[in-house]
Amino acid sequence: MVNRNGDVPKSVIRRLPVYLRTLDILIRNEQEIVSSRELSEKTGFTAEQIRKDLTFFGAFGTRGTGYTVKYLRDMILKIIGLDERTSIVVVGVGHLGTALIRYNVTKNPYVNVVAAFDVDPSVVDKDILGVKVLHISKMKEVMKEYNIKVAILTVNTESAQEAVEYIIKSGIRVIFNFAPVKLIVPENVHVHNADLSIELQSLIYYATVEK
Amino acid sequence: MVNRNGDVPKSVIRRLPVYLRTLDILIRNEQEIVSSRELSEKTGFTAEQIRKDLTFFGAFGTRGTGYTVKYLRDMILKIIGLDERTSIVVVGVGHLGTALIRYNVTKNPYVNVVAAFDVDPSVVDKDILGVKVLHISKMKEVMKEYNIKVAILTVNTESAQEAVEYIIKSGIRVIFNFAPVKLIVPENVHVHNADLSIELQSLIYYATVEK
DNA sequence: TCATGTGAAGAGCTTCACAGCA
DNA sequence: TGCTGTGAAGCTCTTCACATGA
Repeated sequence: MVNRNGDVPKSVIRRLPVYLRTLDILIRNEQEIVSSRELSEKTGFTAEQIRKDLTFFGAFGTRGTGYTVKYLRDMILKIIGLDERTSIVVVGVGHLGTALIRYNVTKNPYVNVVAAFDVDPSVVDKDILGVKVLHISKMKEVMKEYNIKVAILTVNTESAQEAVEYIIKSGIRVIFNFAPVKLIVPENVHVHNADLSIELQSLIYYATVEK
Repeated sequence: MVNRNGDVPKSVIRRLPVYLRTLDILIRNEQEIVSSRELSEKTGFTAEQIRKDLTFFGAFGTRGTGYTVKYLRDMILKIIGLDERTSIVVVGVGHLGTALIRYNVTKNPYVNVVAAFDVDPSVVDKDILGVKVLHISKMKEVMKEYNIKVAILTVNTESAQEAVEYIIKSGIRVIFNFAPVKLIVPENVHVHNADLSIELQSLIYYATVEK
């Protein structure tokens, strides 16, 4: 029922969690059916785009009626690969790393930070909202215990490549990188860069140019 | 010499700060000339793409030779609209806001955080690496004193729309939004969303699917 | 000769228009 | 009738291939 072969546009994958969040709000409001038009109003994407996005994975709706909210939510969870115990780790427990741990622990219902890593003795063994900070050499052990899907990388520029080696050795294949460098990784490792200075600088352009 | 009319792809604007950072590193190493091929190796974008990106704004290179590093850096600064005194503010001084202030103050050479805003009396009047936290009602005053280009929004979901009203009233037209909501803004206001839970959830997909 | 600058072709994604079905 | 599902058209951005000029 859920088709997951490779020819899905990246932009579709980026929109799925937005649909998921909207559906969760509808579930909380006990709404049972939703149309692509209503999802469009709530997410800002066009109704056609939402319908087309979903058909990459199957036909989940009922013509003339719409989509069953809970069913569609469950299908999207399956497509993304989320379940109650989706585990990640944070590597680098400075200000940004700490803030992301707190942010994620409180705001992200589907993804659990199971551990954080650093090399600095002054943060190792600390506890951040129940997340233990361990020395980076213990990453492989933790990886064995949990099935870690993603590593969030928030170390400084100088340590980034070295930290990546630890991450890859421990078997993690997806990295959410906040360090302002181009990481060198094997072909089968997926890096997503969130370079905040870069994004901020590119925004300055829109502050200066008329829309 | 620098053309800045509207038909420039968004993706080009996102790459310009990456070129900028690379050029700054070359300047530090006292390299005077750089080819699109070398920029390609350092940034990960193709040489053709880099050349095409630059020609949206003019012809900055010399055939057979390459680009003069300092000249190209200055042209990109002009294109983006960056100068020594490009000013921004941070709205919402929780963990994430505080981390972003520290991160930006230390890591972003072109953009200065001139003030932060909150409503919580326990953070108002604090000082974060020289950035003063003010009550949100004072935003308009600060806007008069400095020419604020961008507001980084790091308040919680519930306060986000209200904070946006303050931001827009004070005349700021570009918002870098970290709150997980679709902000409602007038047409001439540019919102860039950095929704970390959403990005993290979409990454889970790549952890589960084979590349 | 070598690297830039650029029309044309191609790929990827979105929008349109309507067929299909409850 | 109403809303989903979907080929086709359209648009945006990237890659190609080569003309241009130091």
